[in-house]
Amino acid sequence: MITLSEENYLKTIYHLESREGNAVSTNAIAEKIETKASSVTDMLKKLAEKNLITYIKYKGVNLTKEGKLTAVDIIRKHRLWEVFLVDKLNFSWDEVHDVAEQLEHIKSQKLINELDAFLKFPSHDPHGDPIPDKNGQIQRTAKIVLSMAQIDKTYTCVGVLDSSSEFLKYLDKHKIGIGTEIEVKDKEEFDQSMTLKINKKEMVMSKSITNNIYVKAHNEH
Amino acid sequence: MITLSEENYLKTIYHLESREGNAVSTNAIAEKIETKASSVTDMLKKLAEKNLITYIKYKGVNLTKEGKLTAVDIIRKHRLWEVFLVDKLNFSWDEVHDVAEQLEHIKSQKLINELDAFLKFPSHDPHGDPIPDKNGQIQRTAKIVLSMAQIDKTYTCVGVLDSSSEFLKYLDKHKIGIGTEIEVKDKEEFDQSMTLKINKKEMVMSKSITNNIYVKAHNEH
DNA sequence: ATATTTTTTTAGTCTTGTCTAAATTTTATT
DNA sequence: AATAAAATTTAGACAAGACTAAAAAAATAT
Ligand SMILES: [Mn+2]
Ligand SMILES: [Mn+2]
Ligand SMILES: [Mn+2]
Ligand SMILES: [Mn+2]
Repeated sequence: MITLSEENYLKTIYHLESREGNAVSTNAIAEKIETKASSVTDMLKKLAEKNLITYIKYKGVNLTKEGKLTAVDIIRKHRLWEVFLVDKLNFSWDEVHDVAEQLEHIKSQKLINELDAFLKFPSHDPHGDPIPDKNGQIQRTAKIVLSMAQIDKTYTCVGVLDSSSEFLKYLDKHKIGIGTEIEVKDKEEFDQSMTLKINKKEMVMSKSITNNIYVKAHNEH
Repeated sequence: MITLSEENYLKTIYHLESREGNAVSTNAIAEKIETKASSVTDMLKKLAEKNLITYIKYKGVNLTKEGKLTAVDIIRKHRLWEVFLVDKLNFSWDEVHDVAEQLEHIKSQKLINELDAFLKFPSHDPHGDPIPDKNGQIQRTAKIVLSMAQIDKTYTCVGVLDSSSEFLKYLDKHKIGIGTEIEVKDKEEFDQSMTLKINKKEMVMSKSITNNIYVKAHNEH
């Protein structure tokens, strides 16, 4: 049996590993989980003992195949519950994360598969993140951060990198969400701030914002 | 903060208290929770410390007003989740309990109130048990166990006392559920077994079964 | 009223997951 | 290459929640 705490470690390691590429450090995990490095070391020994990670002292960790499958399954549950909360229970996208953190640990294969069907097999969660399928396959779509976009091209918002409540509320305030069209009018060399046309109005965004919005270029024809 | 384990104790004490009336014994709790009496004693001290129960050594426990409110809130969540699982996710009434045992501990006021609305404010769970409202009020309906029913009268099944998977499957097998009409044809003095007309067919039920079915008499006119 | 049985509590131990402080290893700097 | 700094691990402690074995209290039987 895998515990709630172990599940949280696996999920965190998965996210860090897919961002960094190489082995994940003790401190990086500690920071994400908001715990002390020594607690992380203790847990890493347990996860290695259960063959969920490969752990070399002082060298960091990587998920094993089994660890990865477990992590992806938790992420699948997290994202499906987020869809449920937004689509069926009138939650806004900045309210779902904390509840999904709890719901992702409910253990029932039937529950999650029926939920998936009930929601009509959604491909993405409310933040634009892809939902792994029953077998752990993740369908990745091409996307770039808005800060990398080119002047005079038009894009569609397909997701967010920062999905903190504060950032999402900023987007709400400016009526920006998944599917919103964004036309790049200008980019300031000095601070990389961008002038954008959104909802027929022009606005300026600093780099700390454009860095956290994922967009997809419109198909040329 | 109240822990998952504490919630389970409160819920158990509530059920025992409402069945027995008087103070609840350590052993009774231990048996329900499937733990040892010594573990129960430990927990009772903690709950008393938090003013959720009144506990007198060797004399058993009772819930305080606050303890009762907490217990009822957990029962509300449990039963609402059971309705969700049956009505929306194609669970049958013998499959829902274990999952609801997990879901009842999810902490989010908004979640449970929205779920309630999404389900159209159901009054009873799939086993015929009443769902407490937002304020902890429980609407109790008059009902008797089938074994107490009178010959030649007609009743409607409104609930079950034993909601174990085994018993519910027995009922399914004979196409008996909430709302099923039951006409009492005869009652054997010797073993109290009853001859009933259900779904246009006659059948005999032993007392151990009729003791676990709740019915309501049809209104005479 | 005494003795026996049952119930409940206490004492001491264990596991999980966390912490602080100290020791060790690795990495960066001179 | 030696030293300083940063990262990581180890050692020892603690709280929650459970357990076993023993002691104490309450209930029952003689
Ligand atoms: Mn989330
Ligand atoms: Mn998300
Ligand atoms: Mn139930
Ligand atoms: Mn029920």
